[in-house]
Amino acid sequence: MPAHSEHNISMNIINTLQNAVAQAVEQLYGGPCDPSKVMVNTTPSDFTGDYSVVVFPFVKISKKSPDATALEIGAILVQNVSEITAFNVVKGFLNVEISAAFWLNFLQETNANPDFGRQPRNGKKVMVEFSSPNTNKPLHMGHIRNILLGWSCSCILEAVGYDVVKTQIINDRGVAICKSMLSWKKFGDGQTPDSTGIKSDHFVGDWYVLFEQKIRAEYEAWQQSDTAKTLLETHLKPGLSEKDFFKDFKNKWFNEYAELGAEVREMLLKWEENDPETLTLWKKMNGWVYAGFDKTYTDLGVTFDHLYYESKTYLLGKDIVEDGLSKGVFYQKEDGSVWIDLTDAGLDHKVVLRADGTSVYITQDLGTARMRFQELGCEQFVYVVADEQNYHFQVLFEILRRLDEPYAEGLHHLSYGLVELPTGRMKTREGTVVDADDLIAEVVKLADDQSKERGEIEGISPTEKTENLRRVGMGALKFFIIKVNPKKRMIFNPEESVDLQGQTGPYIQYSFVRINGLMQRVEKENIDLSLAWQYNDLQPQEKDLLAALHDFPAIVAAAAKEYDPSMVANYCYTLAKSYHRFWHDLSIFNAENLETKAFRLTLSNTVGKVLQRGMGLLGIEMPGRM
RNA sequence: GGCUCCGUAGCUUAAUGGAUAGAGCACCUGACUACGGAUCAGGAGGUUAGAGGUUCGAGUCCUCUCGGAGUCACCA
Repeated sequence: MPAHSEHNISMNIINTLQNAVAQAVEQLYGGPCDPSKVMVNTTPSDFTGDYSVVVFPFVKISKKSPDATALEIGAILVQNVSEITAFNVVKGFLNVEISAAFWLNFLQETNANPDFGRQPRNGKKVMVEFSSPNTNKPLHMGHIRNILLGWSCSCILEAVGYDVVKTQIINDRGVAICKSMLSWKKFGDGQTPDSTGIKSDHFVGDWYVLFEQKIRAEYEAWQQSDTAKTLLETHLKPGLSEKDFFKDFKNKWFNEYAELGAEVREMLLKWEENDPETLTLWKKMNGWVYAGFDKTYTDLGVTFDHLYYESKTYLLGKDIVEDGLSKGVFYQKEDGSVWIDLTDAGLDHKVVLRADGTSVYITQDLGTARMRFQELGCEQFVYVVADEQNYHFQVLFEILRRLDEPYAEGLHHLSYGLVELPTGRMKTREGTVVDADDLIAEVVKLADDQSKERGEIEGISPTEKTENLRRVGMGALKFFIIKVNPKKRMIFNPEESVDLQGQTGPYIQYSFVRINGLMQRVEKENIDLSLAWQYNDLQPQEKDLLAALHDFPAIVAAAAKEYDPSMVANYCYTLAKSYHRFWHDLSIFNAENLETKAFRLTLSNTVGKVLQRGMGLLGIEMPGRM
């Protein structure tokens, strides 16, 4: 154990530097200096030093040149901070070098700390809502992005101290599922997922697609009818083509003219009246969908703590409307509809209750929020929903604020960009969706093919091999999606699919596999690692790794604060990259002496653990071999 | 049209207002009789859409222009 181990070594070195700089500035120049405002970065590799302090902000108080200021601060730092061994100044940047003793001590503590990167429980409860599928069709690429974001965000929030409740609200009612139901009832001829061998959620989705085909055919036929022609003549405006007219007219037609449309509405009505036959059918088809979803969720490795069903929540929110009316937050129009005026918040007027007293989408969300608060006791809520609903959430949160809901300040919309294909948006009706199950199967097969080509993992048991390759495939897919900043729109090219080389999940997994190989040998040869702490010749590649390891807790904290898992993904990549370089440049098992060997093995071990933890936060598992 | 978001190398992308904008893919050239080559090193590729402004310092902040997306339902 290094001599100064009494020192609070677990304190972040960057905080130490910030405090010391602030103190030095106050001592030298008298002015107050907030330590948290002191900029400390890792020093770029072309300069000597480990960390760099930006001194430009201090020249106002020092009334000296940047270089002179840096020299003065540096002199004090090197005197006051035991971890600093030297400093230099380049163009107003103060570069400091950190002692080997600090790094050794840091490694020792980190390697022994199973909670490295985790923070103590903060006693706060946060709900994360994600996935939230419709039950009329299987999950697709867009859901995958949503699910991975929700899952990794949950893991990250958990790591920084929250008690996390993972939920989804399942949209199990409405016109869409009725379309599947009606279609199956009319044309299904008693077929089932079992009788056809089709995965059960896909089975239900197929009937939805069939319905859409039928309705399109009906519409096209109707357009030739006398009624349609008369309508066209009376409503066609100059500049509007016949085609555009019918495109715009489609909704109205569906609601007022279509035969299939009438049947769907009738079914929905029956459902709302609790018609036994309709409910039985509804339960049967939703049951099929859930069985299919379960399989996909299992493949993705996600679970939920609490499920909500729209069929049970869609009537909620009316009490809130009452409440808001009595508080004067809402106002009622003559026709009886209830509104809120949000124009002073840069938003618009928004209806919260229809004239006939039924609720709209946002009413339900208002009610659900309050119910969840009462039921789960969460003070924070994260909604993982695509950015096309940005405005909706602005309105929702603003209304909850005005209602003085106790959790109103803890609401967050984790908005992410839609996943699109090179040809544009995915459309179920046009069959241009990238199906989740297909994609999963494809990427696991890709990992399998690549593995065969390399032939590295012959000789392990088939089950172990399958599991490893599943992890590689899923790692590739998940990392591919999570590494991109959530708010960015994503274009997914199924042709090019997912890479396994370069900035990818498997690249990171591969560094773990290398380390895993080393550790197995350590165990087998019973190597004594305690000599590591006598090592005293730190190489740049080793310092890179140590500094990267040191960053981990701050990265997790920042990712939680920003609700941005891509920060963790990029961190893992950088760490793995440094490790590959370290591996290439330096000998580990064949190191010059036993201290060096023990140190490099311990360093490798710690890198492996942090990589595993970091990837774990993204829902990515590490293979033992690949 | 109003409001919101986005525009970084051929493509995918990184960069709490800080040093010469950092990676990956694709392309070219190299590297183990050594711990696993899904690796490593090097080359080429950028007026960060454009123009002003603030700042010691701007991809990042402000204004305008251009281009793209989303939204503006008593739909969900």
